[in-house]
Amino acid sequence: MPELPEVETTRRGLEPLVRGATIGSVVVRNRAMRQPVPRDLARILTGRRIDALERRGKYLLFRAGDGTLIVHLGMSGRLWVVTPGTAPATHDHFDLALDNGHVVRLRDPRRFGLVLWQRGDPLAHKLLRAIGPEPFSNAFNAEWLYRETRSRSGAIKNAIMDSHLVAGVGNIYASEALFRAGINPKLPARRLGPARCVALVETVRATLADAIAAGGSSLRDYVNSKGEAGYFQNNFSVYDRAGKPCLTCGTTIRSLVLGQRSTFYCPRCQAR
DNA sequence: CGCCAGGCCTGCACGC
DNA sequence: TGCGTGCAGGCCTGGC
Repeated sequence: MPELPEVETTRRGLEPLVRGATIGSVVVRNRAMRQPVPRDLARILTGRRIDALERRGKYLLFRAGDGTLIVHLGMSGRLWVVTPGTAPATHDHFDLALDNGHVVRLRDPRRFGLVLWQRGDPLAHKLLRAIGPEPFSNAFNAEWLYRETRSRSGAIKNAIMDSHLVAGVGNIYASEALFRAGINPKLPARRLGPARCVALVETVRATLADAIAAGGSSLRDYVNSKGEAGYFQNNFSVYDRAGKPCLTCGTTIRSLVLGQRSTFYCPRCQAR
């Protein structure tokens, strides 16, 4: 469910509740995530202080002394805070009980998410090492996008969803950013000129920033760390709007499949 | 019942 | 040969 804005919304909600707290106990109810949850995670975490909650791409990083608890929410994950004693529901796989009275709980029905422990620098972990620039960093710029797309014959939408090119852009925001830039999602990436690279960097950032400001998008049951729904889904220009009129020109929004993912665009505003 | 869903890794085929 | 790229498959459950 979560793309970068939803993960960032979660991080911002949780950070003040967990920073500086000490982990009192850990409950793992189901270790079978995308990778198995480490068997000795409770032993490792208990008694540790959470120094900071950071984000890299769609990964949440609980910095704790000489290591980091890495959490990825996959397709259906949600991380929020409950009060001690709150009965776990089905798919509540993981709890972190803090000494400040908060219990951080992970729910992930599809279990495409991850819970990992990394000693030392978390960015050295194999899964994080290869991730491309953060979309709001200077490293993600038009020159980078231009260079990185020269050898790619595949669709531009697939390119910007590649976490090695830019971190955090998922299926929804890829369609939205391309709409804002007036770029057809099927356009071969290598055919994107310098000017359109400038435009796309700008709209990727603006789309993600607007979604974060709205508290993320609430598709299905996505809620933030306080259980509140985001409302960016009300601001979608094209995502999930096939058959409806383009809000800019009135042309019927179309959908197609690119890279096995549903894609939405306006055939007039994004003619090429 | 079948189909679809917000992620992303792996393995394979292919071309330079 | 080695590397980058492109694609399919797989991991799971829930909702329509």
